[in-house]
Amino acid sequence: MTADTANHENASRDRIEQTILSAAEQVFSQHGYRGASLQAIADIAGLPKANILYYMGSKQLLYVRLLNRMMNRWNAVLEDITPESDPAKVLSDFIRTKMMLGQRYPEGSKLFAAEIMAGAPFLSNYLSGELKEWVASRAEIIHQWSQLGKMDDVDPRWLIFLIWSATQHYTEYSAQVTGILGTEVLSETDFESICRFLEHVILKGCGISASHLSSDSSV
Amino acid sequence: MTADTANHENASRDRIEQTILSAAEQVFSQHGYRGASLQAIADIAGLPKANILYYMGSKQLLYVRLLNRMMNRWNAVLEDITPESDPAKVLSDFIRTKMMLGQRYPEGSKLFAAEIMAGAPFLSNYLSGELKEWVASRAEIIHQWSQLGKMDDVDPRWLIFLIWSATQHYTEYSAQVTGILGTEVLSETDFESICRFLEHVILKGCGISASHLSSDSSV
DNA sequence: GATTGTTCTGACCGATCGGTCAATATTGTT
DNA sequence: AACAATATTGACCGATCGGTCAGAACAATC
Repeated sequence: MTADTANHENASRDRIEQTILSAAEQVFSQHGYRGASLQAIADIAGLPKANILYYMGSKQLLYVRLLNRMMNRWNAVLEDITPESDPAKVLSDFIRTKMMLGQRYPEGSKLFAAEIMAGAPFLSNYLSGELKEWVASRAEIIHQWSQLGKMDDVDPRWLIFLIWSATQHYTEYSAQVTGILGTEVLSETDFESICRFLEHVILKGCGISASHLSSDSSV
Repeated sequence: MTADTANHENASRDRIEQTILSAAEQVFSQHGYRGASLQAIADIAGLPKANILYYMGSKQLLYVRLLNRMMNRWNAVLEDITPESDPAKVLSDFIRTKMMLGQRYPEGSKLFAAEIMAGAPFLSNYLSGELKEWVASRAEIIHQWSQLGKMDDVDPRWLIFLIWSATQHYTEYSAQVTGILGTEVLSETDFESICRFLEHVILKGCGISASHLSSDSSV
């Protein structure tokens, strides 16, 4: 095998791997790591079970690969935040981005949630390492906002957790939400209504003036 | 077996059943229905596996029994709410009660969450029946509060979901929260700080005056 | 067309799954 | 003491689990 062989375009392999990853995301997100079976993944992917292992190596490797893929999707969030930023704009972007991520990758979000609920056996280092630093740096800037009088003096960590939880709810509890609303899926109208509600309550609740943003009465 | 034999006090049986239920709650909450094994439950309970089945009948019966037990614990919440109630008091009681329920029954809460994430196979009737009515009746009263000028005209359903999600977060994502905070468990101080933060943001965000409640600046 | 390397998969492995059952031990009643 | 009812559990069942492997099928190079 030459060096060229290693990184040459192999569209077929990529396509199959994506099929497997997609199928695995469905099964893992519904039943967690222990509850998922390679046979179920193979059935959804339309491949023999042995083929899953040929491409992914093992159940565990497949699982951590899914976790990493999901974590990369969250990297861009709240990247360019500074003490000079407008809290209203930053937080409402944060809320909308988080809502959209949940809508775009519902299985990935649930997969992550299941991992945390199981005690984060594969992610404990990430949580107390990278993610802890991520929160600490953002919390520091939010704290500066309050000292500059841009918002109330709330604990930034609780604020971050609030936005996380409030937005994640609509993907992880989608079965409960749709059951209560009496619809199959969340409509575009409901989605927009929820975004406006969360922006209204959280911004106003933190004493942030809505700046230039449209502040309808229909929240 | 006489009628008396059926309902006579059997403390031994009750004690064993509670041991099993408690062990099962741990395992199901961590790994979901599919991922939980009767052997793991038996090991934690300190009983042979066959004994679990003798008392509980089957894995499924044991599971639905746990679900029902958890649902009963939530029955008292927001019972005595009327259009004349004080929104500040009712909502802040709601927040605190919900936070305390999560602290008191962390395994039960996670069990419930896992069931919803799996698509609520055993609870779909409950969600679109009892719970839907529960939300509808409370939403109606909250709506009347807004019409009486007691609060902003927000969608009561989103408000209920917000309080649910924000409070549940600290039990279901406890591994993430403690990982980020760098502590083993949530301290009493943090717990109180979170309650005050949520009361502050949600009440203020909904345009509810804090009435008689203490409104510290240290939120 | 022969050779080589990669892809694919049916058959199989030991371990574990939920559940059954017969045999035994324990308890309650008279 | 004798009997009946209940409690307990090791042994076992077929099914499924994650994973291995030999060999068939396929593609690329010479």
